[in-house]
Amino acid sequence: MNTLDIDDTDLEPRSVVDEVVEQMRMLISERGLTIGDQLPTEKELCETFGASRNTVREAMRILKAYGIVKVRQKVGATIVDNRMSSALGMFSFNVMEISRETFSDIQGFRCLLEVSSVEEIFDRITDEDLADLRLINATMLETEGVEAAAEQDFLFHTRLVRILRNKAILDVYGLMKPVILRIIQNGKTRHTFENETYYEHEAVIDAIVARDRIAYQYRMKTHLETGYAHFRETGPFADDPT
Amino acid sequence: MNTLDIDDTDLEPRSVVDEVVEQMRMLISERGLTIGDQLPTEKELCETFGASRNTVREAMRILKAYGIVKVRQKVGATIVDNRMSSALGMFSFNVMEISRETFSDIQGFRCLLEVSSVEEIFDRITDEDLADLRLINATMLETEGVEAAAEQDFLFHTRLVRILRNKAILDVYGLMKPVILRIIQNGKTRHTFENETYYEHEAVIDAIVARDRIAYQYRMKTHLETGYAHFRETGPFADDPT
DNA sequence: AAACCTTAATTGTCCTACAAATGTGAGTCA
DNA sequence: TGACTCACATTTGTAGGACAATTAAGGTTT
Repeated sequence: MNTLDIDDTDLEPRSVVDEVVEQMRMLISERGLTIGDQLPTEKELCETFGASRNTVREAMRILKAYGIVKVRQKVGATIVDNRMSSALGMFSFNVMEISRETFSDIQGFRCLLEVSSVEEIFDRITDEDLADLRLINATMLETEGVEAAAEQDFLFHTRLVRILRNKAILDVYGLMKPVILRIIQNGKTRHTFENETYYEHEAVIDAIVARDRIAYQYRMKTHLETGYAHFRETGPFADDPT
Repeated sequence: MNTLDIDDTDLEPRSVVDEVVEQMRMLISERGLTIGDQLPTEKELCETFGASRNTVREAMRILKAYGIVKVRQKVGATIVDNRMSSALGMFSFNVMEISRETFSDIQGFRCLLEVSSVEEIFDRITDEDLADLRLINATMLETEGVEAAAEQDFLFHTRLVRILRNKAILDVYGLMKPVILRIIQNGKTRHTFENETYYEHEAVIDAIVARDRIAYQYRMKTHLETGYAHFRETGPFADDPT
């Protein structure tokens, strides 16, 4: 099989709606519009782009879904920045779990960020970082419920990535939060967090303290793969009577 | 006015489109639809929800923007999971200026993606990948102008990252394209591309062919830092002491 | 069986019309 | 003057119809 399952989705002919979205993006950029500014009315956009109102409206729906604009009747479209909440919102589609593909992709990404970056982490880590990690891990035990524990678990890994002192990486990690949270929660119970996750985190911290690169990479990789094992057992569509 | 005070907060009356989105969500949940399954046709959805086709289409646009469904003519709407791509895609609307820190952060990120991932790249690379890389690099010489060469340069690195077969990482790399292009282009001339970049790329490919991990990491790291050096010499923040 | 053609179903875009919301300004009154 | 009322105009929200573009499916021919 020569089929690459990655780029088979890239060859779609762009629809008029997509074109309009692109033109709106350029319009925002060219006019230097920023948060609080108004976009032209639908009618004006129709004339500017030579598209029908339906098309313009569908394009505007995309911007709204992205959290780029807020539209009110009579007032029109105002530029906002609710992208973060929109990003979180799209994962509130609880009905559908994360696909296996997405899951393994994200885990691979995390592996790169948290395991392969061992040199940078060891270079930059401070006592304060270590203290924070211990504290966050201890706090996880005191939380109540699976969700709170997962939140704290995510915070642990975020704090670890923060050691890289790289805002771009940290932002991307934050973007992936909804997905990672689901991955973390998948197939776990309070018991899992208290008897497995906690000690795996401690083992990782210990490896850092001992400046043991091999141990760190092994333990972190194992830790991440443990989550994957849970995922495979319960599957992405296990119906959970909550 | 009888309705006053209280909620200046976010208590917006939900539009019919929002209702339809919610109903679609429930429909997916109730029928247990999962990735690969088909949604009803627009016509059926209109009848089911008692809404007009425009309304259903706008709702569908939201799902598409969320990366929940993929729609093709004649075929209809298929459930997918491109939410990560969508979440990242919404940040292509960034109008914010690029700071010096961002540049170095991005370079650090690229270093992690392209240098530290050496094991995964060596594991997965195929002859087709190598042929593509050679072709892209050769094509760079035949382009005209600095911008076209930079585009091809970026394509080379994208193709390299694609070897990881990780959609999340590829999406992130695509997200950084505007910034990376600026980094690549900065302070370079046609001469630079033809006499430095080209040979650096070839050296990287040769290292892969020889399965020489050390050489690969050294050459790639040097290559990335060379670009950054150009940036620091002539870039907008050249004399900025940190 | 394979290649080609026809058909029908579905989405993509455009159009018009009206409803709903709301800022604007003229007009009124204290 | 100042504040209040209210009709009006503008803009977005929804509905419904028409046709184009695409393509899966079935039928026909070689």
